[in-house]
Amino acid sequence: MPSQVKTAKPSSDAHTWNRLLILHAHVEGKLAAVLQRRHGLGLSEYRALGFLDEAERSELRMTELADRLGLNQSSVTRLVGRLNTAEFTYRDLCPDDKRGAYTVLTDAGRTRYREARATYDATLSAALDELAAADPGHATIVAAARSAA
Amino acid sequence: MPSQVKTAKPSSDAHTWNRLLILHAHVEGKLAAVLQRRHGLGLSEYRALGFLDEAERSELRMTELADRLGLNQSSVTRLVGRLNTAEFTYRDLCPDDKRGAYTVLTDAGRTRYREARATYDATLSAALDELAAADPGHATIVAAARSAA
DNA sequence: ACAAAAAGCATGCACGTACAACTAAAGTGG
DNA sequence: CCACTTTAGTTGTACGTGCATGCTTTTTGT
Repeated sequence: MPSQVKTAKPSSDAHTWNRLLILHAHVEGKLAAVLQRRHGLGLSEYRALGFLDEAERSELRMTELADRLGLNQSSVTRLVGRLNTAEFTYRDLCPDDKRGAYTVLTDAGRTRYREARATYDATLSAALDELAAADPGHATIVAAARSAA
Repeated sequence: MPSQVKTAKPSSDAHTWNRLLILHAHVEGKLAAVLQRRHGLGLSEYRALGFLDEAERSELRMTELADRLGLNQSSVTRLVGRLNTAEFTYRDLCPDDKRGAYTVLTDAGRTRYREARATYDATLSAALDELAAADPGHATIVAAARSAA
């Protein structure tokens, strides 16, 4: 008789999602801390540089960045503002679309990114290892995430 | 010859982690939107109510909440402040430890939580279904997350 | 028993993000 | 062509969170 007792438990999905949230918070926290401390980069800044590095001609439009980062457009305006101030990127106007603005990676930006990437990758896999070892519940998710390459 | 070409790709872990970030952002975004719109609850507030509902005597200490929510302790002070103002919880002092403070769920809080939970659970599984259907890469993670119950 | 260290919580402050409103430049239909 | 709608991006504002700090109470070590 699976009915409602005094304190109903959350659905199974919800319960597992909570686990993923903990995992997410833990890993992102470590990544953010180490990137900030060792390279002076925020998480979104690091990732923005990464997307720019991958992109053709090392440039992307605001909307592109917003989509890939999963951020609001206005957030990206300010994010790119910070990157420009740090001279990791510069702003380039679109010739064919006068509304548009490209954000272009500078050499300094690329260099900083590649320095940081080693740290990032190492920290990430270490954090995943650690979580997988600490809790079999996490291990399942971690394993799946890793095999989803 | 797998050496470094002009634009090196991020590690496999990093690449897959990006996927999980997209998944996370997407799901959390939907949950946050629907909870705010239909129940006037933020995501952390909802989850705090949930943990309180599960807890013995429907009360938890600040640190407990912080741990379970994956939030900073000072964030929880303010979070609980909001809950108290809304009268979903009230503050109760610890008899045996004069430093401690319990946050106790009120009937109104429990009611609001249980109303919201239906919405939350439905939205969550819908969002997971949608993502799994849209992209097999996500599907792998979603399936694992779900089986990790 | 007492000084020193640690734990629990609150407060000041700064930062990153979201939302809404706005400007400007394209696209679209009559 | 000209109004209308849509798209790209920026700015004002508010909110939630983290970090550093401070205060009180408990624990620890000698």
